[in-house]
Amino acid sequence: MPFDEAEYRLDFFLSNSFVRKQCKICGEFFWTLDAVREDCGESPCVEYSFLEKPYAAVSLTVREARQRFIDFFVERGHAPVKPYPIVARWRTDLFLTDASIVDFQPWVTDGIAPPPANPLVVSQPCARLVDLDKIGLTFGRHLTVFEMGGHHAFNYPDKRVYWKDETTAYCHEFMTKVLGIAPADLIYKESWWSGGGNEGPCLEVIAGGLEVATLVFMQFKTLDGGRAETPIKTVDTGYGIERLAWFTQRTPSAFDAIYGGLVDRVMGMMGVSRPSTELLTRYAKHTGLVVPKAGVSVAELRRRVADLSGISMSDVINLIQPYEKIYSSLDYSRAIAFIVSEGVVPSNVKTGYLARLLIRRAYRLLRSLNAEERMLDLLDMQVEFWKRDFPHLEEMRDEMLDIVSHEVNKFKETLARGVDAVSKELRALKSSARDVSVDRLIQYYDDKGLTPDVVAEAAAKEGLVVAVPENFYELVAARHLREKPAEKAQEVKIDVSKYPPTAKLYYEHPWRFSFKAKVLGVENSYVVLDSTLFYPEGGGAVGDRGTIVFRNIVSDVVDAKLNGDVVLHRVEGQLPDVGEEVEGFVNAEHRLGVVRHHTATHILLGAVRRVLGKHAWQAGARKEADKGRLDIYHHKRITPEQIREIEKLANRVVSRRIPVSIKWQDRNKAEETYGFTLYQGGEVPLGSIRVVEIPGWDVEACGGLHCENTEDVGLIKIVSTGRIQDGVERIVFTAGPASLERYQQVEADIQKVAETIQSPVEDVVKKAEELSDQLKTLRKNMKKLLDSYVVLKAADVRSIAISVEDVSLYVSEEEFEDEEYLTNLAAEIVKIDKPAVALLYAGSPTSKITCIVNEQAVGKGYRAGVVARLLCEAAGGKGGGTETLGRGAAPREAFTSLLPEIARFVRPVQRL
RNA sequence: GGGCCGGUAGUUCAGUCUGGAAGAACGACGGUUUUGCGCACCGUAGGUCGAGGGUUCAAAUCCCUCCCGGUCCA
Repeated sequence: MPFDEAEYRLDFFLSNSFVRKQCKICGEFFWTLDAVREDCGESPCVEYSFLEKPYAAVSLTVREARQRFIDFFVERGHAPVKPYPIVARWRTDLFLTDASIVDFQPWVTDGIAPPPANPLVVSQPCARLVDLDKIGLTFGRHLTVFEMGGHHAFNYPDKRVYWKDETTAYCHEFMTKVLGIAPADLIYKESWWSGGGNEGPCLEVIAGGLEVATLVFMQFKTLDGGRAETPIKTVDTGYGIERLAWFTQRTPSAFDAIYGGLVDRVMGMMGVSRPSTELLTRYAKHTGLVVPKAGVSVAELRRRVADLSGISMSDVINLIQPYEKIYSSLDYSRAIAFIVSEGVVPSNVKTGYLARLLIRRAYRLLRSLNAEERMLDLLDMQVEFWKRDFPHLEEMRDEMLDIVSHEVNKFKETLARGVDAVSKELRALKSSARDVSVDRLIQYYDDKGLTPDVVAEAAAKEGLVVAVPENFYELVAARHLREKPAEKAQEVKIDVSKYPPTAKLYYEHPWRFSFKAKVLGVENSYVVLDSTLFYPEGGGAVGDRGTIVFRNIVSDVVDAKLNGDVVLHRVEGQLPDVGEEVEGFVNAEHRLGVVRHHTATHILLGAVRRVLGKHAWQAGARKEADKGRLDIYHHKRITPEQIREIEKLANRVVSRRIPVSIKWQDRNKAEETYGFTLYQGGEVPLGSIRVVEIPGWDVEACGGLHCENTEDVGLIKIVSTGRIQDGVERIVFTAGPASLERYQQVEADIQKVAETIQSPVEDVVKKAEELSDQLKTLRKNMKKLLDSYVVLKAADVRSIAISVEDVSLYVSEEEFEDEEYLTNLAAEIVKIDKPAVALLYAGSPTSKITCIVNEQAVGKGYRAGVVARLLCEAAGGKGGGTETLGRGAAPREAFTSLLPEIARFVRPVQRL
């Protein structure tokens, strides 16, 4: 990005005697009051000095740092805003909130909706899941979950709040007055920031070697190969709350500053002892030089820090590394507690996969400390520690622990299964090789989830060597890069930009089913009208059906879709002309069916969340006229008891006659009133939200049509549940008349079954069980009988032997065509102490032929497969088989006519 | 959403590539031995080979569709 110097030439700097300098090490430009300074002051250009030198006049805990930050900006006219969830459900482009500005992207930054306040201040918990394995290594400069203090101002073309000078002045005042840092110790480094589709110049605020805040001035939209100025200029600041605590407390690591005595407790729990503060500080100072990035291995970074700090590698590995693991386990457990508490169910998709990744990583880490059983204790400690600041952690404690423990158990099973299978393979491999190939390692990881270290452990037991390449995970990624994803089916794209938005009459008149409208255009088979009562497909609800009438012509409307603001009516039959007046009739029964299933979905979701837990967010939904389906996140299969409970609760809501309220509300107000569970259906890209509320039961942001009262929904019946993905359950249900239809269908089926098995309807279950048992017994008896029959029959067949050369040949035509019978009989026939061949055939007009040759005959060169093949082919059929067993089929007439010259075929192979 | 792997006795799996009589181990049951239990030995039962369709004289095995589970990636 080209840096324009002018972007950073602030009046604030110039009027306060700051000078612009260039770092002699990294070449970056920075502003400082210290005229002799030659470096930018940030690690890795310099090492940390804040650990030993008290730059700040205060010592703050995380809570104090957060409070001072918020208070400072509230005193200066900023409205405090409650933090948003860490799971960014209001966005589709992002799983987790990774910066405070994310709360307001894109609608506020794009001008779709006003901010909740302007200017505002927030301390936002954020999650960043990059470089998880390097977390302990930087002693807490990087955290998986951390709080970003942000004060934001949104400047509109017609309303300026404040911009670069004021932002920098605020920061300078906060750092010097609140924290007591000497003005000359503060450095403002010029940089460029981009993310979330926006970008702009920024200033990194550095003190004592540590970046403590970043001041971003978002003024561009990131485009393909360029950028465009945005009308709204956003002040996006990020103060590292934990870093402020670390910076002011000057503990060796940020973790000591965040958790205080908890670090020692966790160490005690894990049986790790604390290295001397002197050693830690000496090492810590240089961790600032570690810049985690892809392609650099942890081992390599560790070597570098060891070198610089003059601590031997063996001390690093024996003393510091176990201690780092305590840091990592604190970091991971906090992240797990925060993310899972917000209802993320570990799975193999989306956010769920991130949760799984974290839990597995944490489990492996604890395992390396022989403390894998302490996972839940650790999470419990995190809840205890943070619950004052984040009360929902306490509320969700039991659910969270249940979800994690379920996931851990699953992982243990996966590991055990994987190790078992791998050990078996390795044992086989042992004879041919001494080491395990990289390809094999990747394969184990890919389909059994076994990391190389686990494989190495298993291999060591078998005496095999595993060399794990340092770039293992890159090799994995490279393999996946080669796989081409399947092409997606293209939807019909129609350009509607030339049409005005369709007037949508259905919100105003939800129970009117006929209307008059003018045809604005016809695109392929889609008709565009100036106004419509046809509700288009959306939010999982299928579009309306019906007819349009013009010039006495009736054409079917088979679907309605929304394209931008234009409703497209797919018409089958004759199409109207542009400019023509048409009359539209919506199929009321279809519409009402969809509406009932829609309201039923909301009722069911309320019941599901009460029965299964608050983590049971909606993962998707579809509402049709005759059935609905609701996908929800849940870590276990739904039991039949739970289904009955959900049905009971749902139908109680129906029978209570609760009026359904629908109102448009300001986005900020709605979020404030109802919380983020509003967004069950996913993101809502509007400043104003349509809130559908079943008072006391369920509130959701929803654009769909609903019943006026819960009683209108009628009977809600769950038809089936299924698992569509790991961690996602699908509930299929019916509502209203559809439930009756379903019931009648089931009833008819049962009646039919009852008739077929000749049992009264009340006794079908018992009778069916009986029949099944009987069938089993019959099969068994049949087999036994057949077995004894085979012995008798074999003796019978053996009474007539055809002498062929040096074997006895027995030929017989059988009544049963059953293959098993023929095989058993033939085998029984040749069970004699001399070379023998049995040849059986059965069936007409095509006969099945079975030939068995006993071992002694095989010794003389007779081959059952060959006999069967030659015979069958000679008779115009086909056959084949092994040495002892041959099978085939051929027309019976042709086959029997060969029998007189059978000796031609039954001969040792050498003479055929 | 995409890729890969798997589903065979109560359990863990072999057999699938290369089609031709469904196997092993553990567990269960019975017996021998023992005061009794366990161990050991001998024996017995236990299977719609995930479901459906196709190819074939013949399918656990090859092909297609679906269901279920695992796993990696976004």
